[in-house]
Amino acid sequence: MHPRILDTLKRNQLSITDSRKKILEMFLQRKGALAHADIEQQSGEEFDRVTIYRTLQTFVEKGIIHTIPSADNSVRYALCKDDCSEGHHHDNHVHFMCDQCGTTYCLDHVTVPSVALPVGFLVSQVDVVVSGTCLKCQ
Amino acid sequence: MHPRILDTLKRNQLSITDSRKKILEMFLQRKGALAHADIEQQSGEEFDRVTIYRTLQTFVEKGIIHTIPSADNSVRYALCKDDCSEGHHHDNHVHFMCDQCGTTYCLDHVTVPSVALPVGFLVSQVDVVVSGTCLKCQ
DNA sequence: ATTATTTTGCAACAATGTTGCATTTATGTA
DNA sequence: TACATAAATGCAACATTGTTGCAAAATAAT
Ligand SMILES: [Mn+2]
Ligand SMILES: [Mn+2]
Ligand SMILES: [Zn+2]
Ligand SMILES: [Zn+2]
Repeated sequence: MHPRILDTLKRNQLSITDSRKKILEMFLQRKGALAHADIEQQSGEEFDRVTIYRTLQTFVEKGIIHTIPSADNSVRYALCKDDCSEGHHHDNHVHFMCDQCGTTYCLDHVTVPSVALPVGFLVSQVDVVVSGTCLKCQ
Repeated sequence: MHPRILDTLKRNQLSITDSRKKILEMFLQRKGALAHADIEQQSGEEFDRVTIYRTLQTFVEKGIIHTIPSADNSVRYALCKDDCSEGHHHDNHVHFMCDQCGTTYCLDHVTVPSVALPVGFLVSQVDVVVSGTCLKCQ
């Protein structure tokens, strides 16, 4: 078991359960983003679908994972950096989705550029999603 | 009926049907973005759900509308500028989603900044979605 | 007007997401 | 460790969203 699992759950005052340990481990191992369907497949019949939905929701609320917007009606989730906290995400990095293999990357070191909006718009968050071909697929 | 409707459909070699005329009119009138659900509601029982799905898909393929990614599992659609063509979108403007009223704006005059990715990533499209509070909601 | 082509509506289905509630599991305390 | 309390899970039932095949209807071409 990945060493950070218990730590992360405790730090967020979440009870230690099989599903939370297993799902969190998936994120820690893969490093890339996961959709609900990925988790359901990988965990086989181990957990109920509903449990996966609730676990993902809890993790998002606690700032353990964040969502990545997409144009294909399938939200993906990825690990947050350690400094995200409950109700306070600040994963202001760029995301990349590969058109070929479908992999979604968190480009932690590419910060989102600042965009100047017309007066009257109050910005609270900027999401940048880049699509194209990833390293492995060329 | 909006003057551009017949023009747009003909230019894209689409047969003139009631659903296409009506749905295109919605986009021309509202100017903002529409989700599938919005169209279904606004058109009442006039068209079958399936027809709306297929019409939106056709319009996207022809470059009449474009999709706007979101993190809430509900893709929105908005009119393309006239210079989009079949399989060749270039709506490289920023989108804004209001947290309060839910309205999605195409900020046609705010172009997406260029992002420098690590070597190995081949960029084909950049989507910038800003969220916050819009003009009307402050 | 007639024919050929395209689009539509319907039905049936698949996938995705939500809620209430009884049961199980985890946690805190004695 | 055993017990009481609190929390999470699984299940069922349901709602919403999206897909596909095909016959009927509408549109376009001749
Ligand atoms: Mn990320
Ligand atoms: Mn737009
Ligand atoms: Zn790839
Ligand atoms: Zn607003």
